[in-house]
Amino acid sequence: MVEKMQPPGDFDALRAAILERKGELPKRLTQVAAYALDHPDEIAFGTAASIAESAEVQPSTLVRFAQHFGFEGFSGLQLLFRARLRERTSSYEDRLRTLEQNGAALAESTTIFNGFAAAAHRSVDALTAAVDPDAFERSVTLLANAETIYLIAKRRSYPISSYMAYAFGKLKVRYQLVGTAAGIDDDMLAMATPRDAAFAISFSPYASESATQARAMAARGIPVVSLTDSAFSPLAECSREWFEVVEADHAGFRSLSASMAFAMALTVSIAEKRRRG
Amino acid sequence: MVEKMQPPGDFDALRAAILERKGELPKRLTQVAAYALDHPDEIAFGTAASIAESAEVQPSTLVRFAQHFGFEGFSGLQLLFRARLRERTSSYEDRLRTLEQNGAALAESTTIFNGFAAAAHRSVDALTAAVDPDAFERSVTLLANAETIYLIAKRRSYPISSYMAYAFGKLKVRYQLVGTAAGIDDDMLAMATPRDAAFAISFSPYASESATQARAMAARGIPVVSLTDSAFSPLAECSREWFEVVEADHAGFRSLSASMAFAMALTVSIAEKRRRG
DNA sequence: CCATGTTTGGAATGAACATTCCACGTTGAC
DNA sequence: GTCAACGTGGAATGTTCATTCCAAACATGG
Repeated sequence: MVEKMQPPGDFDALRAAILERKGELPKRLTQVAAYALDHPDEIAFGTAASIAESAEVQPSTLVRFAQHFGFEGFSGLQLLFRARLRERTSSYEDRLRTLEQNGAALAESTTIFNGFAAAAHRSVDALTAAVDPDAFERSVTLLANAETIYLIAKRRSYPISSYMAYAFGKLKVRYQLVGTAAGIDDDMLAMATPRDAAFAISFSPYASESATQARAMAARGIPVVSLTDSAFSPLAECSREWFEVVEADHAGFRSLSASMAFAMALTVSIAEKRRRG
Repeated sequence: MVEKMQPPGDFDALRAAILERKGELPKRLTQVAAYALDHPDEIAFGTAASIAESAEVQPSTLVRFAQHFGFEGFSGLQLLFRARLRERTSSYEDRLRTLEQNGAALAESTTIFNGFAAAAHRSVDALTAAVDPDAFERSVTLLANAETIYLIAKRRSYPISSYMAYAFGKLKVRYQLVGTAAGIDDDMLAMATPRDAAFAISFSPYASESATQARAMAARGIPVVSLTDSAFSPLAECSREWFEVVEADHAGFRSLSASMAFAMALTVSIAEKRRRG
């Protein structure tokens, strides 16, 4: 039986159609539907026979599946899976390589620029892989419940905390930025109570001050959440929750791209949690 | 004639082999080589006949080409082109979607986190597209020739300039960070001479102070390079060079991921240019 | 428990495919 | 100018492929 409905025009439409109708599909077709969405690359490259084998159905089932969604045959459906791969923007390295071989001799500044852009990309990739959603959620809850959030950061980490401070200000979340002027830091921290919380940031080489301050807070029963770049960071041991974000570097210099994204996500999540009560 | 050499193991090896031998290849094979490197996706998906047509050669030439590089036939070579697409990390949206449909109900904080990570990715993508390498190079030269670099930034831009300040300090580049304490800014700027230069950062809504200061510098013959998020920024008109970096946002909040990458590339490029004289 | 419609597995079919083969052209050496 | 070696185009070939078809298994409603 050939369906009269016309086939989805692109992969997203197909995906939507599959999800919408997956309840009313017979057993084997459901099996194909699941396989198709889980292994889109296999569908794109494989032959009906090879796909059928790994999906544990008959080739004819694949054809039937395609026809159920309005295609003339399996090949028509396969085109959508291929188009998806085609349109997917090429990887970073590929693009840079294209630039290089076209431009022949690039200025050094361009090389450096591309390097940092690529490093930023990799950092953000690593970020999503490294951050555990549950730990993140716990941290948000912890900080959202604090009366005042103390932001502890020095040197390389300071731009991050200063941006969080800016955002907290806009979001009407009470905070104290520690690390600005010399001397008064400890006085400010002395006012913190266990109803408050601290967010400490420190990357290697660790500013020992930050670690000392974080430890002092923890000792007084003030929960500490921290962002660092190593499990061996002195911050890790005194923190209720801690996150390891490794920024990819270019020529030894790190941009804070991933850390910034993390910081903003944390900041906004905290504000959102408070708003909802 | 069947070559005895063994075929490249991955796409990069093949690419290298093609580039290495492209000089000694006969006419039609050179044609195929060029087509293959320019349209790798076509090779991955097409059939020998379709590829032959768009490369304007005979299908048999494709087979010969593959054999020249040690493959048994065209199909063997095609496998490498397909593997390349397969291994290419999937796009960000794809991965997030996978996360979503697996995790079913995600905590709101996770959604926010993913949103910022995706936004950071997009921002960095846009960055490479938006920055003109020549303008970047000119800016580097301009700032590298300055005696002192004045960093002008307020509010949301301040974290960027403060990180540049940190890096400049490490790199032994003389700078003045403007925008820290209230009041003394204008006094500091008054000391600048045309042998210096300024780097101004301002995003909408623009801190009018920064624009005023940048204009004042420009009026006194001090070259200004600026980073902003719109061509209509007041900074653009008074700057010798200016860059437009649009940060993708998540729920109205922007992380500074792309700007940070840009800032670090600029900073390191300046230091590098100075080091080389 | 039967009748009817639907789903499924597997063989049959014909089209599309990569590959091979051979005759013709082109190039370069002697 | 002739010959040999190499490169090239296009038809021939045998294989692989998607598709179709049909009978058997399975559900579904009376």
